[in-house]
Amino acid sequence: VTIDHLGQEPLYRQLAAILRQRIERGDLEPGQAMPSESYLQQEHGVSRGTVRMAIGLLRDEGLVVTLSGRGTFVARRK
Amino acid sequence: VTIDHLGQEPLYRQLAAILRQRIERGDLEPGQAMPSESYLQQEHGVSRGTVRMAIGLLRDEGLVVTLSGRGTFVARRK
DNA sequence: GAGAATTTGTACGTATGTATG
DNA sequence: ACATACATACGTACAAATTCT
Repeated sequence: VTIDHLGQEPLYRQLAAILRQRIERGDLEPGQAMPSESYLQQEHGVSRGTVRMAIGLLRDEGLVVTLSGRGTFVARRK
Repeated sequence: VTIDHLGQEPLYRQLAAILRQRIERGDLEPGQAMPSESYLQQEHGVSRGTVRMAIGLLRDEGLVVTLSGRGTFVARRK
């Protein structure tokens, strides 16, 4: 599950899809902290802005909750 | 040697250049503690993040070593 | 040893500028 | 015009490590 910088799908959507899968598959459990923005940035070789856009999508879907200065966490409800 | 907020050179690179000079000129001697991040922040009128980016460059160059909770020190060997 | 102060580490929020398609 | 993507730079907040009182 790697990001394709040359594909037609926007990077932030690709990254959102990857993270969505990790959550739905249970790799990331409810209440657990997501990898930080800077970690995801380095892990996937994208900018922090792109990471934030991806997380923004998940937040809009109610999959994650972000606390300023603390981190982003997998939502408990579904 | 002042930082130019309007120039084309990024602030953190300008600051890194200033600190690099101080080291190479001997104003800051090997083993000696660098000014703290908050000191540099106030001295040059930039944010702490910018200071940390500048120091990060010097660390990558092996010019300084940073110890958590202690400070950043001018590297002894080169 | 306890507690405060200092310093670095981590994390997110926001804004702006630039470049590309 | 707009969306995507990156880089830079500010800020806030708190944690962790160390030092000082």
